[in-house]
Amino acid sequence: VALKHAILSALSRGVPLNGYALNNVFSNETERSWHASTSQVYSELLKMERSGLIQVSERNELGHTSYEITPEGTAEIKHWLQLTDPDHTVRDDSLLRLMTLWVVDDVSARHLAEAELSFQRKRQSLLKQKITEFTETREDNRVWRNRRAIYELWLAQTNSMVQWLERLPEIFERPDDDLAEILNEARLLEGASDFPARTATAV
Amino acid sequence: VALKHAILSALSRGVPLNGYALNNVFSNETERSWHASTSQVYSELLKMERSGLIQVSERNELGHTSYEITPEGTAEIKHWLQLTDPDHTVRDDSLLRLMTLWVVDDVSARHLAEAELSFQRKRQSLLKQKITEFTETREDNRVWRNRRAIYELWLAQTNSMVQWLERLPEIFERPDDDLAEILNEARLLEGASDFPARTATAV
DNA sequence: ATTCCCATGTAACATGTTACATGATTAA
DNA sequence: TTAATCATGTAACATGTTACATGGGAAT
Repeated sequence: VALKHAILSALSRGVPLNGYALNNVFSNETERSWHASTSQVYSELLKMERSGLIQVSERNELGHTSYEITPEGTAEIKHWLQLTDPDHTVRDDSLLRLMTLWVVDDVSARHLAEAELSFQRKRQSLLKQKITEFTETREDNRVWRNRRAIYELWLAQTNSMVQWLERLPEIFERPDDDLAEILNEARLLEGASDFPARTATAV
Repeated sequence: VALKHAILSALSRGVPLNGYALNNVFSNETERSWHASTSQVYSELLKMERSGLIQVSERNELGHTSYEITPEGTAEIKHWLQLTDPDHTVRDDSLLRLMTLWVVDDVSARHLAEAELSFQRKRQSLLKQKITEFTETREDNRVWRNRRAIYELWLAQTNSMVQWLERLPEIFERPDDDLAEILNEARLLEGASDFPARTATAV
């Protein structure tokens, strides 16, 4: 619904970015919020400049152009956040595949699940690394805290995806036995936390 | 990349469906794999019929039309699963919003996070209900097992989203203290499972 | 009578992808 | 000198949204 808002979000941190840098943001595997293709970013930037949401902050002889957000852009992003409803619709190709695994035989299904598992494990380690790097800088402003929190969310979600994929063959192939039991246990565990509890040292 | 495959996936269960029923699948909040708008479904169905992936299984005087998958459709979905790579790109409006919360003041950010939290809690209870219903039928074939597993995944992901959102104000507002400590604790917890361990009764 | 759910579409528009084209700079 | 990375675009095409239009059947 809005590459526009993804770009404004990236530029609102205050650092001017060019199309190439923005493309890196939108094609990064660990960045799980917005994807866009290269050409779309450049044309969207031109459109946004014309409508006054962003402006050129620097342009060299080669046409390399950095953009920064304008007051209109800042107003637009606040308007979007505060006065429009989130769009919770999803198009998730890998999830659709996992839902459809039963149409192929067990061997194939297992291969496909393993391929997905290795992808998710790769993401898991990229995220861990990113969080470590992030923690080391310790800038501690609102932008930094927000991003650190988002990485924690992504990692938690990836962790549970990995766990699920590891258990998938078992769920799929188990003859006919204690399915109800398993589900009851799952319900009992739902109170367990992925995140650390508040420490006692807090004011 | 493919409403086509989402439709084939739904029809491959063997039960003929009409456009309206498919629209329910693609607009359901608990269904977290594919969204499509009403009109898109109808035009895609016409296109798919012309290309031979599906065929009309029943049509009444009012034009109400059910479709079923053809052998070509079954071949196509297997080809898609086994011979094309998953597309892991994402466009997630609510995640983008959560990444951008810092641009508004604390009070606003808290309101927005609470709105998202109540949405996720609603989904959480819908999913729990769905899983209970599903468990009660106990059909126990491949389709049923696959779907039950997917609902478990969705629930686990929703649970971790809820936990994260509950902790968000704390993460956001904590003065400047033990952030590194918190992250270390989080790393220690990563072995904890969202899913029940294999029971000892297994063969 | 009226409202809600069932059910299907068209047309104009907005958004996103793919293939192609270009060229500078940096490191091996 | 060759490959990788930085950097920007255009044009044709595919996909998806919004507003609009229509009408049957069931329940209040």
